Amino acid sequence: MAAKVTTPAAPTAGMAWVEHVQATLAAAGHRASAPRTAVVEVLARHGCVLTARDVVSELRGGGREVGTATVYRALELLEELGLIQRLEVGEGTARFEPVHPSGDHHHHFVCDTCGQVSPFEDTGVERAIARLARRMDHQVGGHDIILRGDCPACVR
Amino acid sequence: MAAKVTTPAAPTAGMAWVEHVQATLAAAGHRASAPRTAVVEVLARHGCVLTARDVVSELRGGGREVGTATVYRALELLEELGLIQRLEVGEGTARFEPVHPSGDHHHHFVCDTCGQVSPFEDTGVERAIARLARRMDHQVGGHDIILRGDCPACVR
DNA sequence: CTGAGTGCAAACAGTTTGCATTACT
DNA sequence: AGTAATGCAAACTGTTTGCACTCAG
Repeated sequence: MAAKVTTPAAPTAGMAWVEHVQATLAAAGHRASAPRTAVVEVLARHGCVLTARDVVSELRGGGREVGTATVYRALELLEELGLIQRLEVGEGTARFEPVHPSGDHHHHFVCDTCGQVSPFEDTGVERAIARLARRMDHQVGGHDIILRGDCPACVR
Repeated sequence: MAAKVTTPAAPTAGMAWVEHVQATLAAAGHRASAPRTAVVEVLARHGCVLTARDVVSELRGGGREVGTATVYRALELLEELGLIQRLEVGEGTARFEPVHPSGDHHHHFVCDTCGQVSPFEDTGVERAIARLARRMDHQVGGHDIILRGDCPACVR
């Protein structure tokens, strides 16, 4: 079986990623401020396709005081360092998720009806893309795949 | 060879699409107003990933008077009718391109450096996605693939 | 102690909406 | 004639920026 729906947010993987982020930030000469650290923790906890708004409201809900700008700046920095990935799913709002140093990654299914985003992975598609990339005249560094349709709950 | 960069905007294909659009609009009881028709013609002429702004400025450049709102409303309608496809390439601005009734479609390469978007098609990846779709519990209706990296001009 | 990082508020860009006017059918 | 569609301008949403203040190193 090559296709499976990934289990969301395995806690240990999240932790490893947090440490990886801390190390990378420090190595690049960035400070481990409280708000920035909090943003990283939220991303690690959820693991998949959070919006900036999601992060802000999660932090505010947890009693923390964070400015919107700070969250955006943290996300921008993390993306520049290749620690998170930005992705647009089609409704104009950017979403963010951790990038794991192992290279492990997944893609997303978006329900046309309810808008829910679910992650999946598939080695067949990955292989096809690798083959394609080898043959292109462009130098391919990464790829996003979005499947659209109806999720199990919305088909009936 | 399964991969090729699609030739942009073959004029005849564009014409067939315009007629298809006119017919579909009429069948759905929509009027062929001058501005709406002009929008359709611009989309047909360019064929790939136009922003709303592109459409507006192209029309204004051609001496036509069009309101921004009108262009957005036209695009919205065309998308609802499945005549065009909206796609986000990662910088927050929506892009639009014709959907051909034949089912023929392509995907996009985005240059991380210059931002240029180039279309490509690949049967290997299409097949891998079809196989995957058959095995998913979600009902897959469509897919977008975006490759990122550096275009030939930006590698050197 | 010093500058990287924060937070507020104001500025922005893209897109949407209300409403009086225009023009297809 | 009647109503769908337009165009302007104002509203909105997500994101970015300027600037004085704070705190991690």
